[in-house]
Amino acid sequence: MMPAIDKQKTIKPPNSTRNSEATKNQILDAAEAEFAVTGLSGARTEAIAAQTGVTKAMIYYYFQNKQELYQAVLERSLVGMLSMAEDLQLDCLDPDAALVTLLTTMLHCMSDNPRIGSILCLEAIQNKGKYYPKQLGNILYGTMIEVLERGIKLGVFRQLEPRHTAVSIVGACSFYFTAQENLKYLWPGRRLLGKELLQNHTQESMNLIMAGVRLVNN
Amino acid sequence: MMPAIDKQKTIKPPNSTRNSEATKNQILDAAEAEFAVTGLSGARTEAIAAQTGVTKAMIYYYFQNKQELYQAVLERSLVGMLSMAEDLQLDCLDPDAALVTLLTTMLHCMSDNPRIGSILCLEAIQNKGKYYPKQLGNILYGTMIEVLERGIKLGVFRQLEPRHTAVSIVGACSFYFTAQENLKYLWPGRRLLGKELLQNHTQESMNLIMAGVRLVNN
DNA sequence: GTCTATAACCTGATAGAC
DNA sequence: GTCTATCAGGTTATAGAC
Repeated sequence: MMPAIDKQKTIKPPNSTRNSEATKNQILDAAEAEFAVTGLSGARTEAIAAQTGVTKAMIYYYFQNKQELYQAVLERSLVGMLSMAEDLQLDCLDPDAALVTLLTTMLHCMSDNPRIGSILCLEAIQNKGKYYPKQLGNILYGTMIEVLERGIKLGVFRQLEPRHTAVSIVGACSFYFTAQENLKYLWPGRRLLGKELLQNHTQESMNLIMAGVRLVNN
Repeated sequence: MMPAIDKQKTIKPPNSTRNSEATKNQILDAAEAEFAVTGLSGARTEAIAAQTGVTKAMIYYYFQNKQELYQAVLERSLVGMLSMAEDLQLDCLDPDAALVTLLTTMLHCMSDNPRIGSILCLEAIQNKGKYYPKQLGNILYGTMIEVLERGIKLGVFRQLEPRHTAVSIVGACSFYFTAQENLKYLWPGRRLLGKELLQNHTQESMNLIMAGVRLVNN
């Protein structure tokens, strides 16, 4: 005979309607979409619940409160970007190739998840970066500044100020995504996040930046 | 004899404590600061009132509702930028000088009112540009694209795609202001909106962009 | 023109049934 | 794990006294 302990209901058919992981991810997806438009303070848990298909109470079942949900969204969005940036091994490359690689990766990440730009932008404006995973800035700007400094020293890049230039570079790459909704009229009838325009943006911003930093243009 | 129409109370001592124009401007100032951080939906009229020193009810005396106040703020912030952009007479200049002039003006406007960047960014992300003064995009991107096209035709600029490049240029110039709060750690102990760093940002982003578009660098 | 008070509504978060 | 019901607190906007 089975004792009362057997009442544990942890073992569940994975295709059950009661699926912890799936629901949690659905909530995170909807939350990401909401936070990417409104930011933390402007987001409505009701709206997130509506998009998810579950009820508002479920959000509080999986996450302690709105802030914690927000932080989970931030971490999930940026974890991919971070790990990619860390695996680049840029030291093995000459500065020019290293910068091309870094830019390609960054632009690829943002093309892959166009909400990243808005999320980071809103986080900076509204919360002064309070909920940022701290490593992000160090990794992104840190590596870029290093590459730029190396290029200047080797005479491949012109005499630029690395920090200001790094900031301008990130801006040049990310603004297309952040300001999407305002830029539509420049490409009437076309999808700004479609494959073709994304490739064009990648190519054109890379061209602008590389031509902008090189001492001698090929 | 004077009829009832005479009851018009438009004539007021300008130094009265009840000063219509002054109060209205105070409200607009406080509203600008609030909207630049929270956007339209996130802004609290209570917070605006607190910053202004008058009561919440005054806001509704001068403005019909929050949307109208928001629109008034947008227009006031951008009207200066617009009129400057219109008076530039760029057609008289060669493309290189014209782009330098346009960038200088744009960077000067944003240095002058660093909130413009955030306001426009939030408006784009949150409201999809619904409350934009429509002329703005046309003037800013329109003139820049024209200048770029002229430069390509004359062989001064390289074979770039004008629209994508214009977007990247605006991003390179504005990101410093938008992401301010996240960039502090790059310049520890210094004021990002101080005269010196603003001049550096202007110079460095101009250098990057001009080197990035020119066919032959001097 | 400026204030206080309040109406009408919305939102984050919880309790408790199933 | 998921839902319904609900509360406490906060928010827009207005009414009315001064």
